[in-house]
Amino acid sequence: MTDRPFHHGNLRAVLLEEAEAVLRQDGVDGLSLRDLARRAGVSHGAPRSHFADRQALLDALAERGFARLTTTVQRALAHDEPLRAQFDRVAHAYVDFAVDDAALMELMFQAKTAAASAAVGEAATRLFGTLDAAMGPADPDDGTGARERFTLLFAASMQGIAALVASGRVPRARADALVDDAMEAMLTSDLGARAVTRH
Amino acid sequence: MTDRPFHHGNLRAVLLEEAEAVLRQDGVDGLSLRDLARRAGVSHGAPRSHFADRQALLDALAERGFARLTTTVQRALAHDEPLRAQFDRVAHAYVDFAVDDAALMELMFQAKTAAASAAVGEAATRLFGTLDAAMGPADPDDGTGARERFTLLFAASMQGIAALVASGRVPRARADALVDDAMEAMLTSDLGARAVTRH
DNA sequence: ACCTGAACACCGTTCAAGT
DNA sequence: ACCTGAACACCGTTCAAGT
Repeated sequence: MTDRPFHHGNLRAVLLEEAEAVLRQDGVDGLSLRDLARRAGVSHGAPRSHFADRQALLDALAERGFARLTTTVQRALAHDEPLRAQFDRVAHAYVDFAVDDAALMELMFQAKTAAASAAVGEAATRLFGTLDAAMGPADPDDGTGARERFTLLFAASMQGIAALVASGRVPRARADALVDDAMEAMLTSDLGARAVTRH
Repeated sequence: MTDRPFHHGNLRAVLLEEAEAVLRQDGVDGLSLRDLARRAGVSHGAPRSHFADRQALLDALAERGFARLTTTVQRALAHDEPLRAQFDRVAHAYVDFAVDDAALMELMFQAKTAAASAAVGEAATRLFGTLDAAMGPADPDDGTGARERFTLLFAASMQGIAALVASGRVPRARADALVDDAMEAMLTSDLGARAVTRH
């Protein structure tokens, strides 16, 4: 009791870590500032020094989520493999992330969060940029925006598969096959051929 | 004040309608049983007679959402058009629904809701069944489950596009083109050719 | 069967005060 | 700069009581 210093020194980081654990277990509804303060052993007003309100904490969680997903995707791209294998790897990593951290993923792609925080928006942009880079250098002669359209299509497909699986509407066992079907359709399409310049 | 009958007579329906309006304006977080009771002019305990708890109301909203989306899709299919035009129509209707009622859509595809209510699950199954029927009679000789896989791919694509647009990560103006790209890729794929038997 | 109203525990947020 | 603790308004849920 008395040996705890007045200044926690680490409170912000501890709150975020505890919040991520709670998020995984009980979802966003289970997330309470007062409960987090209790877990960290500080008074209920203490979090206010690090997060203006509950939404600010949620924004910070979403931002960290985008950062973590981005490094996950980057790691998946770091393997020296044929292009198709890399796409598959990225797609599966993306879906796994979304299923394992479903509540966090919801937070990341909520209209409310998107509108509120610029930092979250930038973190999201970095993720999409990473996906874009996976396709190799852009073809400057293409006037149809094939590259950008393909990135969106890729992101949308994974997002949709992740949503259906995370929500339980599609069994997790079918996720991998669904990802493969989506990759096959996208990569063999005209748009895919025009967008992907790396071979 | 005194001319209001003791039995509201219509309370359940009124609560649901008010809830849908609040959902559209303020999202799930703005939804409070006490506030709904106030809007309906009843005491704060009254909703309990119709919904066991807050989650039960949310489940009922999700169920109604699936029902409404199903009829929307059915209406889109009722036009006498070439197959491709029908698919486009369904896809755009689906995405429009998801964008206009983003908060409701989140409710419909939340892990929590899916686990909780069987009625919601059945409503979701009816929606997927409607999508399936749009493809014409299934080919009994196909042993790869192409039909079911295509339905999932179709649903996942629309779900993903809707999620990206509703969250604001993709501007709404790009939604239509994105839907077209997705339709084109899916329908021209091998899987699409095997799954769709109606011509 | 449906609704009222008091009661309880919990929460987010504010703010003066402490270190 | 960071944290405490009281205060306030709000909420979900429970439940005895009324009609």
